[in-house]
Amino acid sequence: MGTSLKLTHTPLPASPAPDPNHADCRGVASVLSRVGDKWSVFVIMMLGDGPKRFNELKRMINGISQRMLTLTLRGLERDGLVTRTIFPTIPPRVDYELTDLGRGLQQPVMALGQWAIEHQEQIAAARTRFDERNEP
Amino acid sequence: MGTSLKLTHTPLPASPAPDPNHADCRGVASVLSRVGDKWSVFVIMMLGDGPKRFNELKRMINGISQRMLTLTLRGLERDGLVTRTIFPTIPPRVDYELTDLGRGLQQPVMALGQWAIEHQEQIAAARTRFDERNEP
DNA sequence: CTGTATCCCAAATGATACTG
DNA sequence: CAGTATCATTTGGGATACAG
Repeated sequence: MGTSLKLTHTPLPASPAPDPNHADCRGVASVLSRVGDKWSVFVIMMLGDGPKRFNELKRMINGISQRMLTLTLRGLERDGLVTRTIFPTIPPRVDYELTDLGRGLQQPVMALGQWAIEHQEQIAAARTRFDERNEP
Repeated sequence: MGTSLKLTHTPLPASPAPDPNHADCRGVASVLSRVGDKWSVFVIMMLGDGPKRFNELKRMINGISQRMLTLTLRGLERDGLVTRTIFPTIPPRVDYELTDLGRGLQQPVMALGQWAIEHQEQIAAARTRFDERNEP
């Protein structure tokens, strides 16, 4: 045989690293995607200190459209994180409130928010550096 | 638009006009939106136990496309959460590794993941109930 | 192996108008 | 007040194909 052309057959990392959470991925993903939805998180935050009405939330969350607030609330309600209570008055009144489940989620979400607040400058700086390095 | 791989400028729609009481909303939102990106979270998880190569990650994260993995890694790198190390071998080898900042983010993210795992059944049940109630 | 460049479709969101 | 309906636009993301 002639000279082998195989120069550096990169040493493949031996073990494919076990994937412990494989089965849970989907369920986790669905929850994370809800958290990732920026509006959902804000709503959960806003509901932290008691029930709120529709327009109350709309005013508190600056920039959200009526449509998005409705959709967000429906999603949270569907997931059992928020309850919707209708008062058949005129004009109508609807209160949204965190369920126990919702209040439970609030904890890890706020931890994340806390981290975000504490490190946003560091991240912003990293972005600037990266952009400068990559876009002369 | 078929977004090229060009690193776009902060694609974060970030909520406009901050609420006086929540001046940090923008920064928080930008971090949360990264966490919300399902791929980013998985990558951060996968990098938890040491550096990984590109295709290694691709294999571990089932369902991600090459394009999305590249974009996700670029985003994480830009935010200073992940480092990218090129080994000029043939064939080329690139390692991705969490930075200290990235490891810090991993904690709250995993807390969230833990919550998600613990409550996914409850949420799934709530969804079923909601759907049954609203779609005869 | 590790990417980049394109094309293209589906989903997310905003704007606006209308309703009980 | 608290939505629903509709339209227009943007964005996300998969599927190639190609390159260093």
